[in-house]
Amino acid sequence: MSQPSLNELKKVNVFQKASDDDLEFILQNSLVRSIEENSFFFLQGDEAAYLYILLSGRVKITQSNTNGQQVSLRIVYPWQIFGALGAATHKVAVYPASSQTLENSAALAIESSFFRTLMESRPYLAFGMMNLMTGYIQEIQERYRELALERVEQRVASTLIRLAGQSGVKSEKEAGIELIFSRQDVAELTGATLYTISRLLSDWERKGIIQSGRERICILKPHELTLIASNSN
Amino acid sequence: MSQPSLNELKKVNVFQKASDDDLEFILQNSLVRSIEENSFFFLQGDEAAYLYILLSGRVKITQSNTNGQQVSLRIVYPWQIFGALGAATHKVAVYPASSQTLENSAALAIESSFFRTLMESRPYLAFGMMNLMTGYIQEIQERYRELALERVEQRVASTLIRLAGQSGVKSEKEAGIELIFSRQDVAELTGATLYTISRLLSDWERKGIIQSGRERICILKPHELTLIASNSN
DNA sequence: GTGATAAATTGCGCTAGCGCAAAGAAGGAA
DNA sequence: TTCCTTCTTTGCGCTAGCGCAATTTATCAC
Repeated sequence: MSQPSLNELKKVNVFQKASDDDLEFILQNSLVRSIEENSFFFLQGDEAAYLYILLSGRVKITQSNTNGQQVSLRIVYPWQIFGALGAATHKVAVYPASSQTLENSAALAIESSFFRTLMESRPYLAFGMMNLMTGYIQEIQERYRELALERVEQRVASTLIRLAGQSGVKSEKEAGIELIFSRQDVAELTGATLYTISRLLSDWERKGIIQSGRERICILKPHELTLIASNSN
Repeated sequence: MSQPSLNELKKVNVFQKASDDDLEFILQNSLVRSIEENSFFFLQGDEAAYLYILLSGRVKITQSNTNGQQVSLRIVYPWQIFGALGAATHKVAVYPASSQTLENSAALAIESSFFRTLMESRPYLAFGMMNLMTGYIQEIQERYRELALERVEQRVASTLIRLAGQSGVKSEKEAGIELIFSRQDVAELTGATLYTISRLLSDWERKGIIQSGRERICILKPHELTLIASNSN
């Protein structure tokens, strides 16, 4: 995959107020990396030398414990930034999580130190980054609360709703919102097991709330999910 | 409580590189709020008009669900900033969490809009904020992973270790690290129930790992806790 | 089409941790 | 000292969800 155009780069939230000169400058200090499904842009613990902008494909940001079990922190879609924490701090940093592709993907890799330097003279960039981090903190805080207080059913419901909002494509035939995720993916996103997710989705399918297949969940009745997600008790 | 001195303000990480003029300017646009134990500086959902610097006391940042159950996101100690997310973004924002005092406390309240404006011409402030947010993201991500993957025992152990690092005071007589938290506080910090925490602490006390009392936990064998926290199993 | 591989389903037993209830400390106020 | 409030402990029963194992289904390469 080739370098993105300046106009494409403006789809990146943080770059919305960037001048063409700035974008050009950024492009000159970056490179495109294409990797295939299930491989990693970076691993938890690697030195955070680059920040990435996803150009195509899908990436999950995961964190593992010493046992090898893992959770997904979030899903990255094209024109979103990931691996940026290292650019925000002056210390030498390592990535606190890994980034694994869910499909063949390409990303623009920008040197962290370059970006950090650029931010010093470009307040709009620093504010963009703070904006990004703010949203991210809010999302993970909310998920943390859910994980601590809600049952699997509710967590899965609100995860599906969130995923639908982020990526959902109206399915042509089904008149539903189609999500491309395996049961394992959903398990990692909700803090549950593959088995529990499978049982739950089967149940919802029987009730006509969703329609599902291999690595595919089609939401037929979003409203029902909203109800389940907010079910007090 | 009266306004802090400039030297005191330099204990705030974000202000480390601030000039005396800047600090003076900040003080002029801020006010001191003193409130007693168990009351709130702000509530989840309030308009985020101020960011705070804790001057004395202790504050827990909590999030509640519609049922009224709550989790603690973190504990704030003097010279730490809280309620700052509203200052980082240009949108009108609301606090995503509440801030409740664990003791009688005082905090310096700085207008969010003032601080945001100041950041535009003071890169060191923006970088300080990004630094803060980065550390915060890393901590909550780690806790999220723990909550999803580890058992209560391990979560409590690593929570106590973390609290000890943040606040711990070498207890005179006991030759241990003393933490001032109720069972309920620990429960909210670990995503467990009061009952489970009580049982667990009783157990640890029998084993001589801790020594505990009313709203008080004294860590006698930190190393044992570290072992429990990292128990692969 | 056929075989191989990966994903999903489902039965089954188990247990970590919840949550009620009731009783027992530990302060604090007056 | 005594009362009152708040925090803590502990017994007990229960269940949500885990996790193994075995089977079924879908997809892909050839």
